[in-house]
Amino acid sequence: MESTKEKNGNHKDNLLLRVGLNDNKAGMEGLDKEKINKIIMESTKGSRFYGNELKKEKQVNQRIENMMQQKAQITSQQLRKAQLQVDKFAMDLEQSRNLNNTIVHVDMDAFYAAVEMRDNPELKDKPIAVGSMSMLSTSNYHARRFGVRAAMPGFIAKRLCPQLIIVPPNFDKYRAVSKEVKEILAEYDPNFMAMSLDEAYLNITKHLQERQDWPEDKRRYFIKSGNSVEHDRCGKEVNKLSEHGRSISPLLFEDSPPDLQPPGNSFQANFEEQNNSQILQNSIVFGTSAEEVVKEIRFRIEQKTALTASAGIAPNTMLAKICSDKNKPNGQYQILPIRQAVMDFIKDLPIRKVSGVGKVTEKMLKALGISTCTELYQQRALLSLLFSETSWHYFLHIALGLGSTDLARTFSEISKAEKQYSLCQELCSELAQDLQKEGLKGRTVTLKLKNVNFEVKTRASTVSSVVSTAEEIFAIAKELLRTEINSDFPHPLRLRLMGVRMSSFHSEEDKKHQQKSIVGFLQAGNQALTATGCELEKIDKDQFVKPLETSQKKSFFDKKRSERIWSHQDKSKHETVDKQSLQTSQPFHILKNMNENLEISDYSDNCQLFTCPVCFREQGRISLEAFNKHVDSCLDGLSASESSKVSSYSRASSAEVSQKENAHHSFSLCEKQDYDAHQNKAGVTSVDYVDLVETRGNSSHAESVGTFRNEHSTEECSDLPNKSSCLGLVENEDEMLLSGQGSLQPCRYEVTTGQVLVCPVCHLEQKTADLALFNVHVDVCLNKGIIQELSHEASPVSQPRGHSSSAGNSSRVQKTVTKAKRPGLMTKYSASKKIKPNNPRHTLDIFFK
DNA sequence: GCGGATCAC
DNA sequence: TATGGTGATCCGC
Repeated sequence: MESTKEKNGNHKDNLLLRVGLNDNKAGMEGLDKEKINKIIMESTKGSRFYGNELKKEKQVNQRIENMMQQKAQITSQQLRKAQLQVDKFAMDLEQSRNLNNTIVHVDMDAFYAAVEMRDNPELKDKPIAVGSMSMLSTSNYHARRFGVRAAMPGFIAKRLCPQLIIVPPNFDKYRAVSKEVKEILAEYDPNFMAMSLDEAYLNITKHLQERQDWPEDKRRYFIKSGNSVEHDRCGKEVNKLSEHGRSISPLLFEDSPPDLQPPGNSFQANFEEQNNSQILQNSIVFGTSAEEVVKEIRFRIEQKTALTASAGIAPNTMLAKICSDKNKPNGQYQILPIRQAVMDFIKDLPIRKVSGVGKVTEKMLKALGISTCTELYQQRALLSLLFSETSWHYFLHIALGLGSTDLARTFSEISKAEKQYSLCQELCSELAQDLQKEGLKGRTVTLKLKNVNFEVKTRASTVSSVVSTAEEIFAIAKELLRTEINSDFPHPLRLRLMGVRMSSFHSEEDKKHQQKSIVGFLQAGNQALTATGCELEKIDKDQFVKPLETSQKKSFFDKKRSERIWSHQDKSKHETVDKQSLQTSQPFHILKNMNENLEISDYSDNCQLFTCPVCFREQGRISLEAFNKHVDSCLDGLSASESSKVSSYSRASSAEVSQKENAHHSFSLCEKQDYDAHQNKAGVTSVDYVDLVETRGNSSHAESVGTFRNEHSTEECSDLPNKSSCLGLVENEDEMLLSGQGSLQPCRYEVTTGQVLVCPVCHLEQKTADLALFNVHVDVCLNKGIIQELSHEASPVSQPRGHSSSAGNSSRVQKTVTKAKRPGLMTKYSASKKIKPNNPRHTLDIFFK
């Protein structure tokens, strides 16, 4: 079902508009905005609810004010420095871009209301909503014309639309329908991720591959097939199906831009063609493209349930979700898996459309002049100074059109208690092994369960003294599991996921070392932070830690880290570590954090031999503080004097940044040409990403460089042998290491024939000559390792919502184990504490229970 | 480690 | 008359 956010019309966060508006003009039926507003205000004003809304609004305003004060204190130097760091990160993100997956987001239209209308013909053509006088959970499109939306109290809805019929929810029925839909979805992706009863993500990449070889008959669906009649829906469905000459979904043919229609193989063409045939009159053959697959899915859903769905097709979940909303209801939209197509789509996209950006975030960004994704990208340096690391990383992902490409995997249902216990035990021993390898002990054991209905429960237990062995952990986890099993008795727990997590680490010395070792590992594992991780690793190994690193017992983390390092060193005969430190996004910050965390007691430990990663000069035996100061001053001097002695440093500074931008820019143009060709729009030049690049950093010569690029890079790209700019600079790039080469400049680099690529993680030979693909494989491989090892879930959990890091499941462990995160600046924006009204919670139990 | 804020459904 | 319940994350205290 569409979220409240979407139902609230134009996403205004204004209190007046909170309950939602729609876009319809004043007219025959329904109400215009002013009228709706007025009625809502009259209904809400003076209420306790209203008072609380006002209070909350004030708090947010205060936060914004604090933020603006913070902004006013930022110096141009700080901004420049931030720009460098952020752009480094953006480069890494760009490299990790993965367009190889086809992700589909399927969203049932006005689900609950649609089910009710389907099953009660009297409700057809009437404004209805599902819920109670206190709260509505959804409304049909008819009702929405009156401003009646989800999350609106029924009594207000009634004032907006007196003829509104409010139907009490019937979750059992919705669940049953949902199951029918999921059965279809599972055929296209057995590991699809259901977000709720009416919403799911699918990764149809594999299906698409297989489908290419399918004969037509395998893609043929009969319009009046028996299976839909079996459901016997009050005859209504039969009626509807019999009208099907025109198509069961009128919008099915009109939902995508014309240029996306596969030529000669479209649904329409197929349909017409077969219409002529007597035998096949009532069947439709769907094509082999992603778009056709999704049409097929939607067609089948409608045949089976007599309900319509909307869908989005894109290279990642973030985009797919937005796409599914684009042609709602009963429509679909695709973003082609081409970088430029993504950037075109992102360009003017209001940030509020992105899942995870809510009312408050929108308002705060708006105060900074940011409403669209382009603006979000333009202000990235500022954002990195005003928001927490998690937040600005998240913002940058959005601005670049990046999102998750892998959906959670699931295992087949486990219902037997014995199996559940043994799985739990298994997970506990795996967890214990890694804890012991890492020298960690913890006090809190968390059991995570997801049932077949995708409901997730976490149950934690904290004991008084630390534990680490499999037996100890299992003893705790077992009790948690037992409680859950008993609570549902005599019904079995029908699980599709189980996870065991350890936190509250409390070991002494080892812990301190291991904390950063995990940080280092995680960051190394995260492709976006590769360089940082290696930098950290180097410092970690050479300057801080001895014991576990040198012990023969190498943990998973150590192995992966050293493999990573090894592969880098292997590829680059240069001073790997120093080069990497050069490109780190925030080495100094991490050093500081480590310093804080380590609480180094021994002076001799405190004063070590440091080499500055910026100027490469050995700093002798100095304290960490002194070292950090040196590094900072080195970095601060960045745009200032350029001594020839620090040539390596200047490579990383403004000159290199310009070049990096150059790389970006040229790259985008290269790809855009492909894209234009693809789109048969040769000659049409869109400049969205060019805009983005040019506006990077208000600082200095970036602009002129940008202009230059704008004029010349197209030629550079179309003329491949001309390496003067693109290629030359990439050679200067520090990313010439393993993970760098191909992905940044795919239009230019090719692997020498005969070169064998062996994944340093899984050690399997990769049958691809494409470096970019290979890099993607390595990163995926590595991240899988992290996820499995750190969380020990029998199935990875779904992608976390909110601004969670790309580390996925591991983020909590990372968070718990380390404190290396940049201190959130949000602190400063928090307004005075709200005293919550004494609101007795009367549970209405309308919603999922 | 907990509770508040934010977000999603 | 009347403005949800739940789970998840991040963050500050």
